Amino acid sequence: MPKSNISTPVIRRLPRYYRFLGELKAQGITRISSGELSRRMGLTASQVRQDFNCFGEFGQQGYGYNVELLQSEIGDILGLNRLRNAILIGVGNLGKAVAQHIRFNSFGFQLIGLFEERESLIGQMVKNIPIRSVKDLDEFCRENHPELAVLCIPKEGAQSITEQLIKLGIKGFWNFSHYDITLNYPDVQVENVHFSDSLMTLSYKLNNNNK
Amino acid sequence: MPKSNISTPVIRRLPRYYRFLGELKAQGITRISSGELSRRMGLTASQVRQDFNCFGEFGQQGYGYNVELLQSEIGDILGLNRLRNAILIGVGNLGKAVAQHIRFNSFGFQLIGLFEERESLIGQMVKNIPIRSVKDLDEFCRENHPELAVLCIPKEGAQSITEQLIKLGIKGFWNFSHYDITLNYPDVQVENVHFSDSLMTLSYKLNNNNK
DNA sequence: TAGATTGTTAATCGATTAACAATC
DNA sequence: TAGATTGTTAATCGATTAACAATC
Repeated sequence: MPKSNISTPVIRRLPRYYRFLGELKAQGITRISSGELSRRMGLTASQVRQDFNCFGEFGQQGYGYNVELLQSEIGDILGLNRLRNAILIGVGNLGKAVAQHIRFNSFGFQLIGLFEERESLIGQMVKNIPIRSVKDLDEFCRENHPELAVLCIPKEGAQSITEQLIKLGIKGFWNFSHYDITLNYPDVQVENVHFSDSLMTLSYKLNNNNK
Repeated sequence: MPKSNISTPVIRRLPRYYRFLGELKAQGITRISSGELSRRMGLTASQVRQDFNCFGEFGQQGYGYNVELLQSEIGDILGLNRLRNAILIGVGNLGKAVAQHIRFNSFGFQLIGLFEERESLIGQMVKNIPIRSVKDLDEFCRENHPELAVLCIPKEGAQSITEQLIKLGIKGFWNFSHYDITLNYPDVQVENVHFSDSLMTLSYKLNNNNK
């Protein structure tokens, strides 16, 4: 039976399952056992079965799992079958690349607004979305009710805009800044993308890969 | 005494310590206790002390830790005081933003080459680095000995170029593609940046934040 | 010296792995 | 039915937290 409180490690593996199952589907594979899936993903069969059983009984004894069905179930669990409105703040190099490069629609979101402080950028179009002034943030949010904010601004400005966005009803942050949202607003959902942390970790690994 | 085998959770916290200590330093704070640092970072004092003691005895009983010294020690552990040559493959939206946006020099690397398959991009300059053809990869690597490759290419091309790069002496990958390097080359150091996984995780959290 | 805080050992907690009965 | 593979419980492993003697 489905558990109510799923641990973080399990949640973080779900997108990977989703991707791998998508590939299997694309390869025309219709069924797979926990053993075979674990082998392909570098996990253990136990872990795979434990993970899935957090959410329900998706397999069949003696058969395994139906690839398409299982992927669709995981997609549902991840909430990919609905679209939540999202806005992006800070359309610099990074913000622009995120807006252009990420297929929000495939991952549960609809990017509906881009906001910038720098006057020179306002009015430009990115992915058919006009860049608006942050001054229009209040009005835009009251009209369109975005639930997600993508923060692509420097740490300095992040504190005040985060507060503003939370007041405007934002429930989740995809945070590319170094401002620590969770520390100050524990009730909001946050996913951090810290490039520099990732790069430093890699530096560490290269220094110690002999061990 | 320093341990030889440090666990992944500890390693992943190091960059965060490094950042927080940098901020404290910037604020003119010269000493800090594990208790105070843990409070600011949302950890426990025990964890902070355990983490640091993996690498040495950096504190002093009754006093705490010297902020500047501790940050510098962690920087050394992360290997930020040396520069390893790095190249970036795939100068599309994302690759260009990474090249322009990331301060490689602050995190242990020197970006020395950009490579592209698409003829139209070759010759362009990004951050004073010319975009080269992937055909010149072999020659460039034999001359410049990069240790890190930043992969900003689609999954399809990643397999073959990864193999090529490993043969050319690349020891680490900063992997923005969905190709699973570790599964196929377990001896190489890899840090994955999977935007879509991160976004899907956030979608999950927004669906279940009531729990 | 007395107070504070570390370094480190022991206890707890949680996640992963192993085992196996249930069942398709 | 026999073989395969799940769902699930129990055992193990590892990471976090608590406790406290050492010491500045």
